[in-house]
Amino acid sequence: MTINYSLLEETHFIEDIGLFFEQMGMPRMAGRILGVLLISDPPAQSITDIGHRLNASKSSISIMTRLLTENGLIERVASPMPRRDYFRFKPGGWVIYMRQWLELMAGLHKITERGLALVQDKPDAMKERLLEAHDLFSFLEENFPLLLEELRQKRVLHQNNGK
Amino acid sequence: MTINYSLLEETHFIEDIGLFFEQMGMPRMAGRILGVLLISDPPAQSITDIGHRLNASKSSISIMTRLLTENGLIERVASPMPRRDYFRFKPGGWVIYMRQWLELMAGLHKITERGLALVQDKPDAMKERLLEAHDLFSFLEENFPLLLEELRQKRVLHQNNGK
DNA sequence: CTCAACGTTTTGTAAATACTAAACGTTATG
DNA sequence: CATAACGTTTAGTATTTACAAAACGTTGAG
Repeated sequence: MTINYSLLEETHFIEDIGLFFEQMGMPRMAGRILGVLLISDPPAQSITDIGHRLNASKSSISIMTRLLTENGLIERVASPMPRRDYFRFKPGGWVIYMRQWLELMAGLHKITERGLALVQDKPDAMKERLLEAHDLFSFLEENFPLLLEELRQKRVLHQNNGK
Repeated sequence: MTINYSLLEETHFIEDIGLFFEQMGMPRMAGRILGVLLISDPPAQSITDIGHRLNASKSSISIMTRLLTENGLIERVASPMPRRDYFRFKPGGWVIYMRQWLELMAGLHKITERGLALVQDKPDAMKERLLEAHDLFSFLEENFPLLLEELRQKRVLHQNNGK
């Protein structure tokens, strides 16, 4: 009996993406699905396909593809076969994901402002704690998008050079 | 009967930090503790103090302060009273927290390299998905620390001006 | 028209999680 | 020396969560 080593390595890769997602506080299965869609050939796979690849139930896949879609990491694509929904990794997905993360952080920036209002009559030393968060997150809110834009331009350039 | 409005607002603030933590995938109680330590007067509070403020059990506080300490957001400080452990928000805590977040992202960058090895024989179009993650996260790994340093210098400058 | 293949939704369940309560060890105080 | 205050650890519990199985609705093929 022969062992398909690359299949093993694929599974390992898929599981690692799953573990990464778990660390980020989301369901491991969502990460596994993304893992499949990052290396699948062809890139677009149906829910049934993914379920077979992962030995997971259709219901899980259905729910988690919805979650991934909301997060902007995957998208539905027109199906070559009728009566099937295909999903693929969404180009630019990670950037969208980062932007959502940034929004979460920006939320904290608002909360710290309310905190500062609570300690407004106290000495500056008491405000420093909150200012630290406030300054960091408003700085990120302002500069992180620039960083992403910088990356985008760098990639466009690189792609053109590759031609 | 009079109502202590600022206490209500404090509780609201504390709970919002808790909810933020929950969204980040960590226990809400940890966020509530941080919330207390962001507005408490004095900044350093004992486990018992925090427990009273939150109507929460000492065991929770004990475990969650450990978690927050590991995350670099709070720290033990020398106790004025004997036989008590005091905690306070750790100066620079959010930056430490960001750095840990970045390490997590950098981990993904390694995983995608393994993914690229799996599709090395396939056309470039199949690699683009993985390259997108790879490029983004190695870019972040390289440039995010610079962003944090930029902020640090800006804050130092601002502090000096304030004097 | 019937059946089969899909994806979705609902229901059920096992495991993980976030807490509390109780037991414990340590040390300062009376 | 005894007791009380404190933090830690362990044990217990209730809720949440991540999944699977089953029921359901839809649509295309025969």
